[in-house]
Amino acid sequence: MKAINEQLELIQRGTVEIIQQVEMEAKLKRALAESRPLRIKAGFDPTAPDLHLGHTVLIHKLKHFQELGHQVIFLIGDFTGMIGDPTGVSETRKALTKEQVQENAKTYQRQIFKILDPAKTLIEFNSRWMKEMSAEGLIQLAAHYRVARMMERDDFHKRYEEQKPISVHEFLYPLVQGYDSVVLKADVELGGTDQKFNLLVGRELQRDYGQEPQVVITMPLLEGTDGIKKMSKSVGNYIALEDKPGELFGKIMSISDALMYRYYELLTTEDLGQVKALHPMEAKQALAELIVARYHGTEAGQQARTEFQQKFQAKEFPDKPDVHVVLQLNDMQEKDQACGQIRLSKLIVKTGLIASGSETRRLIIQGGIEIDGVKETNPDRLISFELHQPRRLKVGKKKFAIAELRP
RNA sequence: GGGCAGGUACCCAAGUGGCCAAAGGGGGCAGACUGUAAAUCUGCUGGCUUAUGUCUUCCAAGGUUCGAAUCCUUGCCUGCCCA
Repeated sequence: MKAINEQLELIQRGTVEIIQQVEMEAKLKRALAESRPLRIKAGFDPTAPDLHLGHTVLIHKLKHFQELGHQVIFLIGDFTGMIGDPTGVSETRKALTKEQVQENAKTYQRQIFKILDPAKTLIEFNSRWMKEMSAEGLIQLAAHYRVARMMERDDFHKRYEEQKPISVHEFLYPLVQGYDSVVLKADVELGGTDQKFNLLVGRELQRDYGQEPQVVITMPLLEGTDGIKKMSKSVGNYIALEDKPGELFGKIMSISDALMYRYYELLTTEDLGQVKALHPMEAKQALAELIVARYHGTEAGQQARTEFQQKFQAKEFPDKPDVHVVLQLNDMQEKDQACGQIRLSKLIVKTGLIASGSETRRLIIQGGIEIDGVKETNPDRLISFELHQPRRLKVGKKKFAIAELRP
């Protein structure tokens, strides 16, 4: 294990807050003296099968602790996930089945091990102890915390003020999360700044249960692709680690320059000074390639960059369009053996790239369609096809299709 | 248990008998401009095989009316106050 100062330096990098700094130092000192690694906890809900870049901010911090020789505990909140985190919208979440949770957990492992060392990572599920807990146990747990304290939490407070519903079970969520720390005897828990309240509940519960309270470390929230709201699955502004290379690359390219630097700061170890010296577009492409390569391999990174340049910068038709539509002679009007005509709106609907017929018409009228590079704005225009003569369709900004007539 | 205020399209929110497929904002999509950026400007934003056309929408089910998102009844849901 490294010296305290060196450890602290790495631990502090990028953090928003460490509660309490003094306790952190004491824990590190003791760990060093007794050569007993600290137990570092971070929890995630398996509500959706894929992690996004926002989560990796925390995972990188876990990685730091791992490199320093501490015990990293990746907690999958399968039990709490079934309740639903009260943060944000007041929709009751669907209960996940065991199979879904297992499936999601597998995906989690595959994704986090692109960053963490599997051999040194402990994966836990909080259903392991929560499933065993009786109603009596839950009530006892609930007795450890006060309503007024609960209402201090910002989002509860706001919802209360705004006369929006708060269900009782939502109060249980922070309690269970805190109880996880008790069971795991966590020395440190990591979370986003939005998790501060929940993390602090853990401290108090541990104290109540006669344990030394965990140190709480909060990390900044990564803004999503809109550059304003935090990246989240429910808002839909997220970049998933398992997005297809092209999609991943495209999403990163569509962020603002300011956001790009933020991503560099929180998701890479690149030198920020050097990055800012580059042309913004060059820097952005480099970032996109780096991230695609991290999750899909070096080759995929390069390929995504090439495709991007082809598709958007050179405005060429991509090698691999999104869909390849095969038309039959019965789809056509004005047909004979070897050729036929089809109304443009119908043709676009056939690609399946647009949700409804009305939307398709609008898109055409607004000039969102190109056929073989020529803009076509009349939805009723008849488009001619000859057998085995594919035509190239550009649908909106980023969708491409090939349509071909076959007998 | 009692009193009160509400439930409108993806979200927020106007509309209180016909001019309502329903204002406005957000979000989304498209066009222009660009570095596929961002910002900005403009348009679109229920469905329908081709539409100055038609069908289905304003929590649910009934009802009043020539006509209902709007009025009545019941039910379900949410919040506040009182117990």
